[in-house]
Amino acid sequence: MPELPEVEIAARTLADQVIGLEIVAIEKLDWERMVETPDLASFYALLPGRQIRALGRRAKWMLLTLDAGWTLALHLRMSGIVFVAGAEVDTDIYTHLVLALDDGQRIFFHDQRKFGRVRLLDSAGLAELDASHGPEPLDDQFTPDVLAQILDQRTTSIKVLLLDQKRIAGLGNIYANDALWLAQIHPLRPSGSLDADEIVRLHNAIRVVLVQAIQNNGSTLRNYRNGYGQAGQNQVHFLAYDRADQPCTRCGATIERIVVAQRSTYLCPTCQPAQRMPASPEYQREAGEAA
DNA sequence: CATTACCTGCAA
DNA sequence: TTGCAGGTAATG
Repeated sequence: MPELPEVEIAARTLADQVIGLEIVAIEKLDWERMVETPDLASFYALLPGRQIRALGRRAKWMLLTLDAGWTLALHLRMSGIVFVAGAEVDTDIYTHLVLALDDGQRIFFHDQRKFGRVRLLDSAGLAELDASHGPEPLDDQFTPDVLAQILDQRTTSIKVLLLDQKRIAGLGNIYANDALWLAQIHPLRPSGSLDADEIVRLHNAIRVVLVQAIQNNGSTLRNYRNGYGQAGQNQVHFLAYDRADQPCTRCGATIERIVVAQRSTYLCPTCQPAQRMPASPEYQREAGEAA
C-alpha cells in the first residue's frame, strides 16, 4: 500500500490517539520475522513500560518516539495497516502485532501479506535509518538543485530512480507514475538527460502529487486505512496510475501501460514523449526540411 | 542491471 | 489457473 502520503496520514491519525500513552504489554506477536531488530528477547524486554512521546515519519517508515531514547519504527510495505482500537475489537489472523496501552486501547499492526517490518531503534539505529534514505521531497531543503544533483549523469531511467529510496524518499509506484505524467516526462528517459526546465517541472510535480494525496487522506486501493481504520479518498484523483486504456485528461490520447523494473507503469504517449524535443536551431531546421 | 524471493488474496 | 498488487532485500 503505502507511500509517503499514506504513512504520513497514518502517523497523524495515530498521533491523535496515542501520544502520552504507555505501552504496557505486547499482547500479540504471531509473525516473529516482522521484528527486524533487536532480537526478540530484547524486543519483549524493552517495549513494555515505554511511553509514546511523538509520532513522525521518515520516508515510508512510521516512527513512534518513545521515552528512554527509543524509537519504534514501523514499515507497512504492501499491505500493512496500523490502527488503534479498544478491547471490543477482536484480532484476526492478519493481525500480527498488538500493543496494549495503559488506557485500555491497543495498537494493531494488521498485514495480509506479512511484508511489514518493525524495528525498535536506539539513537544510533535511528540515525542509520535516516542516513539510508534520500531527501524528503516535501522538506524546504528539497529544491530543484537538489533534485538536479540526484539526477546528474545517471543513465538509469527516471522512473527507477524515483522509486529508489536511497536517492529520494517516499515515492512509490502510484506517485512516481503521476509525478512523471504531471511533469510530462517519459518514465524511461535516462535520469541524466533531463534539462533544467524538466527538472523544475518534475520537482514541482512530485510535490503537487504528494500534497494532493495528503489532502485527500491518501489512496486506498485495497488495504490501506488510517489510524482510525478509515480509507483514503485520493484514489479517484489518479492522473496516470491505473488508467490504462483510459483517455489522458490533458490531451485525450489513450494512456498506455508498460512494465519498468517489473512494475506497472502508466503514461500518455503524446504528453510524455520518449525523446526530449531538442530546441536547438539545427534540429528545427532539419525537422523542417524533413517535413 | 535484471530477476527472484518474500506472502496472500482476488480478479480475469 | 494465471497474473497482478501502495515495497524492498537478496540474489545472478
